[in-house]
Amino acid sequence: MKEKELRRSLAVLPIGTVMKLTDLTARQIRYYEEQELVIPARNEGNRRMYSLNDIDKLLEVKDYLAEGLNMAGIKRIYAKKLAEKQAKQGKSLTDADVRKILHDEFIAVSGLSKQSQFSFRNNGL
DNA sequence: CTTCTGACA
DNA sequence: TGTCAGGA
Repeated sequence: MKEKELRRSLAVLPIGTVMKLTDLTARQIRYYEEQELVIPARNEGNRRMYSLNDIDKLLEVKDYLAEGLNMAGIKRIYAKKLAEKQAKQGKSLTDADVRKILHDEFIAVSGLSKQSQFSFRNNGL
């Protein structure tokens, strides 16, 4: 049950393939890396190499963006998710607890970013 | 030909 | 975010 996870973690896809698989531009993919959302491996020639897990993460980020979240919002989601994951090792929250916390956080952040994006549009920006 | 970094009419 | 430069 570890074999698949290992293979899914192997970085074997160049950015060009990732572009086709995620429908994101190279600019966006590199930008998300700057934002520390998806850090790909590098090959001998300094080329970015992505794994299947990276693809999933990128698609996930793409979905959040489509739902109206901004970089700050997405970072908060993952920060929260990581915090819960670590807390879950020391203490023991149920999966339901974690999901509720993540859901509440998502709603809060989602509302804020949408609000600010709308205000920008209303101000002609 | 493909990707990389840095920069901005 | 797009896009161009200049190099690998």
